[in-house]
Amino acid sequence: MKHPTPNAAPDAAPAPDAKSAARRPIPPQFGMDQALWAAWLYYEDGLKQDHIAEQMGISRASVFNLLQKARDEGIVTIAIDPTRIARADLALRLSAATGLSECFVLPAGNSTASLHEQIGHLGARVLENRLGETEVIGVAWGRTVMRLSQLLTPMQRPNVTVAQITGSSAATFDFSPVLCTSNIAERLNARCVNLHAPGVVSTPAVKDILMAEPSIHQHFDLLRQCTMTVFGVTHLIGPTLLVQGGFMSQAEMQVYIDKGAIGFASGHFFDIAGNPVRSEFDDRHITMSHDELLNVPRRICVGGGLPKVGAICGMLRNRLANVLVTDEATAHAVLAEYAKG
Amino acid sequence: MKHPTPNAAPDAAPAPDAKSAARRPIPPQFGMDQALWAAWLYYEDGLKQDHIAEQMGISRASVFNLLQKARDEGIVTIAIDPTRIARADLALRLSAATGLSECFVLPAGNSTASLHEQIGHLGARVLENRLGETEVIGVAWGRTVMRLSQLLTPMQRPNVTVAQITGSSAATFDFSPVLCTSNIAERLNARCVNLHAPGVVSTPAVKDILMAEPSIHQHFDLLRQCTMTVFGVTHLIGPTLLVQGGFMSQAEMQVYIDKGAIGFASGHFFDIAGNPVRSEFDDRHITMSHDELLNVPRRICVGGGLPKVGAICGMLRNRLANVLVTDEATAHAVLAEYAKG
DNA sequence: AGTCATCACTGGCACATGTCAATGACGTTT
DNA sequence: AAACGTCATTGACATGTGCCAGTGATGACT
Repeated sequence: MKHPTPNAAPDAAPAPDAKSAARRPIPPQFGMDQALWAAWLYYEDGLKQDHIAEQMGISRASVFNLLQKARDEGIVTIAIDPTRIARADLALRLSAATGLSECFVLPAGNSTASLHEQIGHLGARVLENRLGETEVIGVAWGRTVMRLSQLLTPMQRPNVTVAQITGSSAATFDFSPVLCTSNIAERLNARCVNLHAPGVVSTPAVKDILMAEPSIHQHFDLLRQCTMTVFGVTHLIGPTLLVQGGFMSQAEMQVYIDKGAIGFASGHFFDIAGNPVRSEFDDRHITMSHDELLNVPRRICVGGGLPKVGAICGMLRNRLANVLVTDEATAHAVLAEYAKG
Repeated sequence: MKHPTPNAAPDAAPAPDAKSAARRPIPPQFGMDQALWAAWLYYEDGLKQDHIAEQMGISRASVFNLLQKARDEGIVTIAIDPTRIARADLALRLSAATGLSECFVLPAGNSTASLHEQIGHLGARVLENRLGETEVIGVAWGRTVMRLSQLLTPMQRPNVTVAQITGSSAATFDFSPVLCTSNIAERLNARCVNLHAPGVVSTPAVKDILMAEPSIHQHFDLLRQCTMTVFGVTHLIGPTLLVQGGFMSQAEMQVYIDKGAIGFASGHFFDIAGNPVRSEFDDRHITMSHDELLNVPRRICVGGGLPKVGAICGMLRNRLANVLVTDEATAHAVLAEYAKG
């Protein structure tokens, strides 16, 4: 009889309601969200939920719900300064050895969550922290990137553009380029620009035709303005997702492997020494070019797991990333690999 | 026998310590601050303090202490998105009426804290949120600015410069220009540039000489690069702090009042219509010029209280501020004043 | 060497918070 | 118009947190 929004019209407003004692002595009509008010009183004024409930004329449980809503919606942000994590000496040593400009290493907690989950989590924090008012973010795809997108704190970034780096795969991943991109844009309340083209086409000629298409061409113009890219990294050993997911055939993959490729990231293959590995597949793959990628100032790679160590080393030597988010075990292994040669 | 830092050398390391059950199964040696680790597990992984204590091999109370340290030191930041507060319709209407680019209105809680305290608090949040990696912040002085400086969250901003807008007053305020400036710089871990000159000198000639002095000249060159200014606002009615604090004499003040001045902010007087009010005092006052101030992109004024309403209106019309942080009652009053004429 | 001050850590209690099933209002369907 | 589903809200209970005084270790001073 008091709560259902401040439109107190229905119940005779001036009615000297029985136990009205402390009932909304200040019917706030705050013009602002109740959750915001509660959050302010709780987090900034340090009041207890009891007091807030009393002041707002609602139950304490409702205050709790409002606070939770405030956290969920990003009205209140609880953030750990990721630069502190980078400072951890492991990260520092890794940066020094590889030439990364920044490196974030996940503490080796006993967390039960999957590695993708955990690295995506840390990656989300890093992305948020590195995010300016105005950005153009190029997004590739992958399981970790997908988790990252889901773990971003909702925020208002109307001047940020999130663009898809690579064509939409025909395959049905649950972490497709389209999903990764739109998820991130949604969380940031940013402009979402999908690439309305297949990821791989049948002949180079088709690629040429598509690339000449104004709408596609325009998209790649946008990509050249990227201020950051976000992507995962894949190794090629065993039954990889690239083949399993239907992104490419085993035969196509084998060509790269035969040429010495060890990994794949943001649309390009490379060997363990960091040299690009190319094949005719590249001429049919619709994605941002290698040179263009290297022109992006901040290139964030999220990924870890021991099988990926070789791929990560190759990618780092290839310079595709200058920011790496990974886990402790992988960081150690990469460091060892670099020490080796 | 376990806690005093991880240099576990003293107690025979391999000793099969009696109740060693869960004793630091992972003596982390994290290379990183324990507080950081605890904060990560608590705020990001959502573990309970009990679990964390177990994992880290310390008592729960210590975990609590670590978390508090993490909050105190700014490792963990809990922030309310101030843009939401700006969105509150009162703030919106005020922005629309006055031409402010942003406006933040303090919720009218029943807080017992002083108005300076509360507005300083909100101002601190606004400043933090608007702070880029690289800034030059010009700081004036006042009680509210002082509170703001004390309520800033500690953070690392090595590329920020905090510069004093106005000469150091001979008077002994507990909120002098020097203190306001150095406090803010300290909190931000930014470069602090004080103005080593008196605020008011005896004759215009002395001012001219000082202004020609290389070190002073250089300071004003720096001030011209300000990306934001932070200041309070004073009314001139009754025994004002300007006179009481010994900043200027009652006679000097009276000249301004006789000319119609109603307020004073960031070193300049103005009337209720927003016209600058000048006197010979200005020629002896060592401070950033009015024109230079108006060239600063973001000009944040913190202040409220009904006696200041006239002064705030004048200041807004004078354009000295384009961002205002105030309380609800004052906001209403200012809005009413604008509606009037 | 002995004494004292300081500091970090902890046990345990009082209190604050998180959770959940029950409640009642409202809108929708038959 | 009655029956139903949905949703926000709540009271009461189970946990988790905040705090303080007590303890032992360390280092400084006499």
